[in-house]
Amino acid sequence: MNYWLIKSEPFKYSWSTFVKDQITFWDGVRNYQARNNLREMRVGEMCLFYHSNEDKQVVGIAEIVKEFYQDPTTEDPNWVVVDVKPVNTLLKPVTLNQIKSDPRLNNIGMIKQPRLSVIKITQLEFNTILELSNEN
DNA sequence: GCCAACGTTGGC
DNA sequence: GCCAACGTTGGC
Repeated sequence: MNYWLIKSEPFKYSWSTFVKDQITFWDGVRNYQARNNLREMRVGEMCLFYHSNEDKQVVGIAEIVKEFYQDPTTEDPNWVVVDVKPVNTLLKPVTLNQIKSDPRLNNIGMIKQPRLSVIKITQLEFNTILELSNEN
């Protein structure tokens, strides 16, 4: 079982839009590493949903409901999407600062590779972020 | 196959 | 709005 962190710019596709939609395909990935991560995602695996740019915080939890298939927004067979649905809105969002300042999250992929939009994280990192969300 | 140039992303 | 980091492209 893998855990993931997916990033979106809130003005492009925000958590609240996602909650309204209930289900969406995660498109627009044009990076091979991120694409490879999409291909590894399995139904039932959990993702943290992170708002980049203005927000810079983890705002919710999503679940993979359909494994990768051809990106419907392009003919190029290199690119795939997965279907995700929202599971939970975090009581308190977890900010990038909190993530950076927690020693357990020193090695989280999103800090080492800030530009990657689909990142594999460990169960510990996943749980730690949920814990941070409850603590404040 | 290397590397410079360029584009994109995201934090500040 | 700037800039650093990084990925991609294209010329050699």
